[in-house]
Amino acid sequence: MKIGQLARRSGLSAHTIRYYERIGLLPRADRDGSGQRDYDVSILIWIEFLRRLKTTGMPIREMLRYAALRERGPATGAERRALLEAHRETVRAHIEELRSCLLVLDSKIGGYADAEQRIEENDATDRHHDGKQAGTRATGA
Amino acid sequence: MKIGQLARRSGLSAHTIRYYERIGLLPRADRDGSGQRDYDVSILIWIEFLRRLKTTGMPIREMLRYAALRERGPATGAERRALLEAHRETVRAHIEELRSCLLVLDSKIGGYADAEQRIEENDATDRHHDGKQAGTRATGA
DNA sequence: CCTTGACTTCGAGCGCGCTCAAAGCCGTAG
DNA sequence: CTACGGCTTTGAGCGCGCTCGAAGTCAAGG
Repeated sequence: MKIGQLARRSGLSAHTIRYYERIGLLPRADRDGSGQRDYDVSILIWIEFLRRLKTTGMPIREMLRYAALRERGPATGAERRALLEAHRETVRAHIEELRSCLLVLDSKIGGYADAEQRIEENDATDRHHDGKQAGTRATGA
Repeated sequence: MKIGQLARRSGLSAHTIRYYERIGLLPRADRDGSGQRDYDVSILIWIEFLRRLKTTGMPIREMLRYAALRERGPATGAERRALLEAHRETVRAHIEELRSCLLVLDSKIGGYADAEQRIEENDATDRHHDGKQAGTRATGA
């Protein structure tokens, strides 16, 4: 598989694939007769895994540590595992943080919903007996 | 409250506070006699909210939209609400994505754990009857 | 009076993660 | 033969979100 096809299949751009190879995230690709990269499909699995590390917020610097261990072979298993376990904890913590922010977001949205509710009620009142403008203020932010 | 104290209480640096003001995330602060910023404690609530938006991945560009609506007063409530609701959905989606990545991470870690298990068993075997080196390979990544 | 230290503005610089442009080579189709 | 698209390398540039440094002002304390 040439780089263009890998780009299409992996969702990375060819530019990014070369960049990842340059910095060591992807192993140096085999070349065909004329020096062009020729990939084995198995690289897709690795790219997919990188994508997950990235999605979960792992900085490239740390992915590089993992990639380097991987290059060094099976003997580095324990180290890789430790790295992933540490990362897993940070991801868990991050999820918890997001969930807590979601609650705040919910209550904030609830506040706006209440305000709109009060406005509607006011409108209804207005229609019945010529009302004054409401002192409906949002909750501060 | 002067900027230094606000920095300590908000967790932002004074540099960042000025930067936020410059770009419009924070309202232009009142000044004391000699032109120094003088904050009301209520600003802390707004900063905290900004922090949550940021934590949940909202780009500054969008926080600015929200901040601008806020400056324009209560009439913009519906718009602000819509903005937050949209954001809430992206946060929810992001959490789900992270959770799915966590599963992959778990299984990956499980793979390494298995490998280590096999190695230990092998060692045990070796101690009993002078063993050959194991062909224990990790699962491909 | 002088020092200290916190403040002011402005603009430059940084770390991250790409992203792209330039200039050139290669192989195939028309 | 020529044109085309896709590949190669190298190095520069970009968008984001700060972060910092320089040069100056001001208020309080010794």
